[in-house]
Amino acid sequence: MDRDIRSDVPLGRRMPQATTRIVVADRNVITRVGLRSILERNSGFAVIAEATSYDAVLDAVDEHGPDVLIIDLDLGDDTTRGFKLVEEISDRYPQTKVLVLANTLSEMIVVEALRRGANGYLCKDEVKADELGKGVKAVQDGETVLGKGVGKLVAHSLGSARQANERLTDRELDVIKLVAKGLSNKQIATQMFVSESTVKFHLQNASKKLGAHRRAEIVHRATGAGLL
Amino acid sequence: MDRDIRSDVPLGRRMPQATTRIVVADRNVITRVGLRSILERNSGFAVIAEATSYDAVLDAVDEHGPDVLIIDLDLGDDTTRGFKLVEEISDRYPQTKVLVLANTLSEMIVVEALRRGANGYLCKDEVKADELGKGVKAVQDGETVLGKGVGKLVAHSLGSARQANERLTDRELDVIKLVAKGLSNKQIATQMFVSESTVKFHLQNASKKLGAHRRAEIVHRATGAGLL
DNA sequence: TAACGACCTAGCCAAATGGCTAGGTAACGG
DNA sequence: CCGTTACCTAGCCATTTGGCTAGGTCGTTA
Repeated sequence: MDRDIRSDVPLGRRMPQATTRIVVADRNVITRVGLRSILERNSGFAVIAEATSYDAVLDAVDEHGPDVLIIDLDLGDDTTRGFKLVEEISDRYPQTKVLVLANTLSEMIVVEALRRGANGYLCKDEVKADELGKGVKAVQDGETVLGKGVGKLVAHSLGSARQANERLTDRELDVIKLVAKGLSNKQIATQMFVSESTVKFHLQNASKKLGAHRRAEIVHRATGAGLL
Repeated sequence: MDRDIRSDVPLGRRMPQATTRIVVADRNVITRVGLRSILERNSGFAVIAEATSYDAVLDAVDEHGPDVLIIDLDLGDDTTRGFKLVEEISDRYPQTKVLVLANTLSEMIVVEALRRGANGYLCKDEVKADELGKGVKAVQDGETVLGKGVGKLVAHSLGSARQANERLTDRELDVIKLVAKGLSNKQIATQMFVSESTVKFHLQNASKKLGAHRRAEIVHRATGAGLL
């Protein structure tokens, strides 16, 4: 943990008057412009690049080595891609802090993002203008920033004793997607080239992980968790 | 229809060099700032007020009588409230054009908004910066503006022969919400103080309206339609 | 008044589901 | 080599479901 070094070094000296260099990643123009406006309102922040795709994020971080990456995990169809990206960046570019800025608030997503190395998680609908700057500064200083509602979720996740069991496997997710389309176990089995027993098996496991008891609830929870 | 008058009057004369006066309604600061930035980039647009709640929208429109209201229908917990608001405004303030700016794209929501009097429907993740200004101008001129993906949805809605049957009743929605929570028909019946038969009845009707055959699919579709 | 829509109830039956136990394989890392 | 994880299969049984037909009350609207 290199944030421990900080206590040895006076804060003001490390970056005298430096502006925080930021890359913004969001598929939404309005959000990108808004972020830029809000952040550059107080000097001290400079948005040096914008990205609208997973690849572009990687390129931008690689090229500019920003202090902070503000990213909406949902840059494409593949939700899991966002997580991988966070992991990759916090792995390969530890000097770049990752601040996730999400549309929705889902326990599973928050926890997963933090687990993969995100340094902060804010919710678009929740943040006030001044909190943005503070958040960016904070993650840059090595703190972990959680938005108001986000904190509760994380606490809840720690409280309930499910640590390892909550992640769905690929297969389970496949089955759930077909369930959501209204297929019966038999139909799903046919489509996946497995037996009906296997389908039931995956659904049972998914049920336990999601804390659901009926397929309708499974679909609902998976949707809420952004898995679908 | 007073847009017919337009053909009698040269466009340039009616509003010589006038700036378009806009009210922006969105609970999200970033979006509000972003919109303002993008729109006021070209002079000709002035954001004269912002609102973050349904009541505030009404106040702002009443006070300023803007040319265009740009609104995200999702300003609170109550989804239907947004629709009522659109209806009220297009009823009482016909000179104010309503341009809906939504996060998600759902056939039912688009159709409902337009039915209630919205003059345009754009999707945040879809619009490009220049399209915003054009869209605002267009609705102000009495045109109906639909974003790229939005048009297809509306076409689809017109094509499929379900006009009247697609709207869920309050009761049906109540049942669906409980189904999504994983309750059985019996449990739902108890909670709603009706018989199990009634619950099944509502679900059968909802199934037909949504084109679903299993409760898991009902939940999925209702979610996708933003009803949940 | 009659028609309509939303709401409520009942019963039937085949099919689907949920919840369980009890097996199996293959791949990976300690 | 052993433990773990993901994956696959089988069978049992009570309960739930989907889909149907056939009634009923209200309140609004034509």
